Amino acid sequence: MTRVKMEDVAKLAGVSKSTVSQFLNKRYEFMSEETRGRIENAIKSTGYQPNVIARSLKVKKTNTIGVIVANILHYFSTAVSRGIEDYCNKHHYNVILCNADDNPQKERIYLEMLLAKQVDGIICATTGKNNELLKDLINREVPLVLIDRKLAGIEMDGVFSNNEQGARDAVAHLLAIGHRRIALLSPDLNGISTRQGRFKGYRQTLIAHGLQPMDEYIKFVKSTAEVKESISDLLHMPEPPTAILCTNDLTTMEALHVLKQGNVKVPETIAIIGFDDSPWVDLLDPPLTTVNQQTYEIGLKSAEQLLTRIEHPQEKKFHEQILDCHLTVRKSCGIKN
Amino acid sequence: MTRVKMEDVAKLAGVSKSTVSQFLNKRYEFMSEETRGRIENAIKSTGYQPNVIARSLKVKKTNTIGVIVANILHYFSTAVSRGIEDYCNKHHYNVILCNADDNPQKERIYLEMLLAKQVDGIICATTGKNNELLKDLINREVPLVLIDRKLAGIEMDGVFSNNEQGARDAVAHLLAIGHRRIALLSPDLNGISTRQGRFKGYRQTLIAHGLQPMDEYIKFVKSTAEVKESISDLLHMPEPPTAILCTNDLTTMEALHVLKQGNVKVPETIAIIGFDDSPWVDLLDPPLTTVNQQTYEIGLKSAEQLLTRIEHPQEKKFHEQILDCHLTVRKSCGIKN
DNA sequence: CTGTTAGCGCTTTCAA
DNA sequence: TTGAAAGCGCTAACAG
Repeated sequence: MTRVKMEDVAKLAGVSKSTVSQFLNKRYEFMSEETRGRIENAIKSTGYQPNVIARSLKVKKTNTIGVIVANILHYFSTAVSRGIEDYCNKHHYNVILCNADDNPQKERIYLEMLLAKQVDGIICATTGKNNELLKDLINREVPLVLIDRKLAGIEMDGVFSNNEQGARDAVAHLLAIGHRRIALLSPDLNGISTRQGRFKGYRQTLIAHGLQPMDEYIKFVKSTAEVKESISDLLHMPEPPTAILCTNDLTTMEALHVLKQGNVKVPETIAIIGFDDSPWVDLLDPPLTTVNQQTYEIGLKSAEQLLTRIEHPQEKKFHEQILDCHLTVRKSCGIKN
Repeated sequence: MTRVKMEDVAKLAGVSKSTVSQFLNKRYEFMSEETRGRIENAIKSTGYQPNVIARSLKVKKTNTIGVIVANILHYFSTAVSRGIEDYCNKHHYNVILCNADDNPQKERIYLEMLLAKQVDGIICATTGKNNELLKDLINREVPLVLIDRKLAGIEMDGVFSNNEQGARDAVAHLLAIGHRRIALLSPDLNGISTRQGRFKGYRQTLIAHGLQPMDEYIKFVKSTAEVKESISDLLHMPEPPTAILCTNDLTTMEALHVLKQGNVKVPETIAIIGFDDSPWVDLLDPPLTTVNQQTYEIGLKSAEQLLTRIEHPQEKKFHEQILDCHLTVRKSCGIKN
């Protein structure tokens, strides 16, 4: 592949390797116009491209960060990674994007791969099942920032959504337009902070409005198959809920599927709020009211934080950023009052 | 970060670096059970992790491939990259995923970055605006396989969809259910093979059925804004089309948007067929009939091809794979006959 | 069966 | 203003 190396251009330019190196690193200060020109030409005519791997080995810096997303099929993940990428590109870092696929095993393998590749730092939306490893990285002062999901009891840099507030706003909206029997459809909590936060926001808001959260209205599902069951349960209760808050996009999608199949009218029979935007939600019938995270900003800010951490790996103070969610009201909740 | 190096574990195990290296590369043949055990322990107790960058420099192989997708926000791109990733993981390759963002400039920068990083090969969904560079890579025997878009007049490995066939099937379907005035809504051809193929399939099929393709029914748009205009044009013709074939997902989405805003009934007033599945199309009202590419398979096969190319960089025969598209009939075309 | 040695391609003192 | 030399962490003959 890349045959030509620094020595070749040095020879051609009639200078030494080190001079070429100086040139490449833009340390022109002590270089004559002439040598400079000769080197430039030599590079052009040979088509020389530096081998960053050799460079990295020497300078112990790869200018590359690793990003582990939970599941690249989620719009959330791609949007976040765009933010990260934009920030990194601007600051001359490359990113290696890894898809953990909601699989702790894969997450672990990727973490190790990234370390082996000597990345300068890692942004990770963790599955929550590799806490020891993550903690160990912190101890070893590997620059690391968490996104999306936070780890209980571990101090780390991170940028997260305010999931409680997001759920609160959603429920408050439902209450405001007249709903009283509000159900929650969530993937199994599984110790995952985002889900817990949303659950908590849901409960709090009901209680704050003098309503008692009812266990029968709260459905935790382990698979999409269970969504069908849960929805059916809800609809067949003596007092069925008039609204469902779905706390992630896959459950939302599945719920809408099921409702559609069963010819259940949204929002007339049941109102729906989902989490996370996607370009499609506007096109649904009715357009879906959603709680939106600041996905792109999460990407931007996490990258920013990681790069500052890379510059101060020893810094003992960790920095946590919480970004508010924003409720986008469309038509899937109707207007009840 | 990773402080401990091979020498450290060698010392601890009381052997030389090379023996440790042998061990790591699983060349146990000539190694006593005992040394092996000692090395194992030393590695465990030091938490040693090999530096693949140093290794790569030496062996001139990174076991990493680069993937450049056109736009990561498209479901097509993520699905393809999943296929690539699955195949590569199984074969112990890592992938660096890059998002060209439909921007030739970015594509070029990424290509250069990947080369600088000494990737073993590249899979690229090219913008079609870097042909010289790409051709040059082939000349330099850089393993390269194209996906999605092929380059006219350049021989290369590649795996593509049979876009003509996809469009043909779509139009044939529309004809079969009684449509005669069929419009095409496509992004500007711009020399892009996929779009050309779909356009060609559209024309051919009309002609094959004795219908004359009409220029007024064929809309090439440069932006989403133009979609609105085009749709409006179509609807206000004296003889408006009864169906529109949209040749990519963004135009489809925008078209649906516009129709929805204008309260135009699909499929009663106008039938719609889109390209490319996404988890949402089932939920639309009506569910969207789409021409689907074998996205995951494109990923799988391109990765497979790249790895074989990596093993035979000199092979002069290029291999091109064309995968059929599949029409998924839902409800957005109605049944006219 | 294991150790010595010579690099991979680049950067970086330090000396000239 | 430029060059020589050492070395980043690892591998692969080759020798023993």
